[in-house]
Amino acid sequence: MADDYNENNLSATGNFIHQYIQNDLNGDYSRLITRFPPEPNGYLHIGHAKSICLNFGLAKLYGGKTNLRFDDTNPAKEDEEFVDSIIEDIKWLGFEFEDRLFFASDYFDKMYDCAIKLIKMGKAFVCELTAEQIRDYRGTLSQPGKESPYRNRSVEENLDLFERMKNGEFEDGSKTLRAKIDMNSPNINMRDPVIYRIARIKHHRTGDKWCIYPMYDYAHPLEDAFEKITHSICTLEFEDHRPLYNWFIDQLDFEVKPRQIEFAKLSLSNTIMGKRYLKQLVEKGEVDGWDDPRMVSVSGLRRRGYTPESIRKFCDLIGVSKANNRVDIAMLEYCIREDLKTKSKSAMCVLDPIKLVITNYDKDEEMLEIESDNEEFGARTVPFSGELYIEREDFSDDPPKKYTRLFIGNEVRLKGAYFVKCTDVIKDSDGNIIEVHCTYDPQTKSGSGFSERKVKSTIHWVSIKHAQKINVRIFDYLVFDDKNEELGFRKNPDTLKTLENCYIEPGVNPKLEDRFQFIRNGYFCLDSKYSTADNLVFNRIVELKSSYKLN
RNA sequence: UGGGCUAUAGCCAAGCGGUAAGGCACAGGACUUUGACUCCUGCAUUCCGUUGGUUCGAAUCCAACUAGCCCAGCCA
Repeated sequence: MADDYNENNLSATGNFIHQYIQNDLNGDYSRLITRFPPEPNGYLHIGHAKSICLNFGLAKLYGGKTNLRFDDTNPAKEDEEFVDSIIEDIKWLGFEFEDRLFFASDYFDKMYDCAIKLIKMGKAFVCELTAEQIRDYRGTLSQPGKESPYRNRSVEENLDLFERMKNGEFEDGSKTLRAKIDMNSPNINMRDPVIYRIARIKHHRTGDKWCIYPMYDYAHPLEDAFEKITHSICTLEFEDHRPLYNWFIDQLDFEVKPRQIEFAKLSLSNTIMGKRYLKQLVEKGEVDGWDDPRMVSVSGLRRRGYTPESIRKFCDLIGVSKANNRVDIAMLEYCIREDLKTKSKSAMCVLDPIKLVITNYDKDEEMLEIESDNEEFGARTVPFSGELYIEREDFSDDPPKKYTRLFIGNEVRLKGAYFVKCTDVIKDSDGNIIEVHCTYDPQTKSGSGFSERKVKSTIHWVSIKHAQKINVRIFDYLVFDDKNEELGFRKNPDTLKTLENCYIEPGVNPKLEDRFQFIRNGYFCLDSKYSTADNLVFNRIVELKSSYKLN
């Protein structure tokens, strides 16, 4: 086992999986093959990322391999757009599948052959019950089912009928191929499950070649066996399917018998996560697309400014178990904060400007060297002048008790510049603050070593003459309207707020991937979808730690 | 009312018969050219879902309960 693998330290959790792997493989870990098998019917979200990190992480840890396999057995829901996006997202997350890219649809012929084999063994039959009848015959959770009248056809008849199903002689839905197992099983999945249905739907890869398509329960174990997957890791709701999974593997007698292992899927507090719901939001036009930064889709998180490292770190942190969970979204935010604090440049940006006039400043302007908060980025030069914008909340007309920022008579430091003392405030006829006046003390220049007196606060600023005007978009994760969960989603304008009167220090030159810490305002990322040369739009990735509250 | 699974702090989660790791969140303190960052401290004083039992010893083993999740698609 590779012990240099420390980024995703999976050995700390998910021990039940490690135990299976270690017992099954008997030390020969290079045999380990896992797989990530999405159905291409939507974009990936953070929950898929958990599965991706688990499967690829395990293979990396043990020196095995991971296949990417599209489980495209139901053309009614699937589309090429989704396979492209899924591939892009997996690569972006930092995982490599090299040439191990597969499609369930590539196995349709082999699966068909296996079905013939089952029929010949007397383990499958063509059923003519309608969907409703099948449901009736299936029984209920507490009552056994009854056998289909078509269950005991001869092998020859079944072979003939199945071939004619394949050849398109029967209408959609008129017949199915079913496994012959046990209608009395307490496990409903074992009550003669349908394994092929007739559906004349064009498949995004096989076109019109097939009019019968295999069902998941049949297809999945075969796909795993064909690829010699050793450990097929899926979510908890498939636990009941495991006996059926094993049944197909045993009947068809594959050389490598994959083991299905289940774990609890991710659930996140305070946001919408299910693919089904995200899809609905996209289709209803409630959001900007699959990459809307308010959503926890991988592409949404990417556009919001999350890094792949932060998502991997998150998947690491939350662990893997079989207990239903609801992870606090604060954990996700912690991960991106943690990652960005070492990677992002800082810049002063005033989101809600108010004018500050330094009445005794007699120069036109000067250039100041400002050390970056993150010393790796060194110092930058920022223009300073007698007319600045400061954050509206950094001045108080009526300061509350512990207020240490600007109010008449109080002195603060302008970050990287001078001490200023507030002398006056100008209001319009309605009493709105128009500008704040102050004087500065030249000997307090930053870096001068001045230490005769101290101030309690430092505030950020930009020079009005030099600042760049930008738009800033502030998001919340989309949340359910609790009262209205059935009908859809809260269309809450608060989840997206655009501030159009923000000013950032000049010299900040956001390129596509650039992420900044706007001093005291959190971490931001340029939204390349909406930014142009003269209209810079920043998305707020995450706020500073919640305990960082001013007021 | 059938079957499967789960239960350790506000949230994740280790623990596998020897006396409750870690992280998030939170609280307090130190530091600070932004109340951030960083650093310290505190956070299940044998109620580890409950109740019994086995044992010198139980979160770990046994029994019975309780609660929650999943399953009756020709979805995956």
